[in-house]
Amino acid sequence: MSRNNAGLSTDRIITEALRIIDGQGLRRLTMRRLGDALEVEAMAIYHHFPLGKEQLFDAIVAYISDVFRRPAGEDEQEDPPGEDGEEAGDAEEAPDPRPWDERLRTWALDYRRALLDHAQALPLFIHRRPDTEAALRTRELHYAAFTEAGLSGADVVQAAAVLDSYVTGAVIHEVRADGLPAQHPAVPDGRFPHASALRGVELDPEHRFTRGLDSLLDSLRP
Amino acid sequence: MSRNNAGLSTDRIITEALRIIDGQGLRRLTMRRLGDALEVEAMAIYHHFPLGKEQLFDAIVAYISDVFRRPAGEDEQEDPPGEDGEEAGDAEEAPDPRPWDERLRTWALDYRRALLDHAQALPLFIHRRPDTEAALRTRELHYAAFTEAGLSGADVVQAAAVLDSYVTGAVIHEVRADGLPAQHPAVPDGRFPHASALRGVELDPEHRFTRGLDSLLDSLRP
DNA sequence: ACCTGAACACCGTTCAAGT
DNA sequence: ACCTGAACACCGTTCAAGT
Repeated sequence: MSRNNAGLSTDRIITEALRIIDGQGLRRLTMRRLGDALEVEAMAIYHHFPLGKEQLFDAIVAYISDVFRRPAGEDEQEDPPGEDGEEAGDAEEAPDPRPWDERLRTWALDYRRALLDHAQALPLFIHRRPDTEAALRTRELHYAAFTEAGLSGADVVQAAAVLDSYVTGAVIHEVRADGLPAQHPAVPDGRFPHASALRGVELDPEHRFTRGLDSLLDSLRP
Repeated sequence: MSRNNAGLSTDRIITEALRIIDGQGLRRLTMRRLGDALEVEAMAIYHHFPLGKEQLFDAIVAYISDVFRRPAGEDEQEDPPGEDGEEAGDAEEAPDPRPWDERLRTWALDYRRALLDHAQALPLFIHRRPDTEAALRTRELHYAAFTEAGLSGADVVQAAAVLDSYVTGAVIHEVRADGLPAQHPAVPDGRFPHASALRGVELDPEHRFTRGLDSLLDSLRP
């Protein structure tokens, strides 16, 4: 009856936790419910995340942020740093041949999609540092692109910060507009002539996003 | 001993809740602790926020978002809608005579400051609609400014969305960079030449913010 | 190594009761 | 109207124990 190896793994725990978050909301992710979903006692999770829920949250943010995740099935283990730079089967990453702005556009759309797909997890991002390896790959992509664009030094860092800010902010702007209105939403009246006149003007969110992105990339050119 | 009027008010509750959030973090704001801080039983709070903690969170977000809050002491009561448009003492708002871009710059800096001052409360913003009266005032300010800049129709709405996205995102970018690093932060190595080369390049956050803001406002001009 | 079961110190919220 | 006190159904996490 009582199995003592339920095939639990950090990956399975993260995936299941994310399913609960996406389906029921962040507040309904509890260790006990997660245990139920994994068909395991809640306390079993602590064997894989000894630091508890906070560590699980860290892993969830890292998981979502890893937009360029390799397909499931590959090993997630960190391999010990070897003298030789290459591991067998660890294929050399083919450099993206497209111009810098197209690469950034693709990244922005992919990242936006990843955040929107897990919008319920967004509150977890705010107070977690982006110092995972996935974040590092993103930074490298940004810096390489803006360097190719003709920027250098602090201007590159600045441009990357603006781009990242825009994408994050645009997703939040989009998410905040969804959801059910407050019990007594304020409605524009005569005191707010511009807001009244433009009430109901709505653009397709993705179109709005890419338009804003384009004008922003233009402004970041040297 | 047992008083039955402790002078509780929504404003006092919100202020005290915010003090706990700012000082100890969002997760440590509990009804019981908040009751203690107010020198009242936790259940007394429910008399002022019948819908419980979620309603309190709504009020906290509205409070922080109200950057142009009138000084404390004035009545917060909603007065019944009167036939006459003006109340005695409800001074007509003097229109800001400065050009549109300066008005937007001031707004952006004020809003950034308000968010940074209560960074611990930021997770509460993500899933709450900006349909308070304070949000409406902000929208009016944005729309009026971008109209004055020469935009019209959907372009105005688009520009306001981009501006709001940037400010929110920039604050989050700034907040995420603070805080203590993860237990095993990823460090750029040979695989990330640009990230390695630009490591340690840091700009003053406010300067970075205004620089990004300026280039963004430039790009939003017609 | 991996999981269970009981226990502890908390939570948010309801409800009847006090003044 | 405004607040209290007890109670209920949960939480996260610990610890010793099982296999």
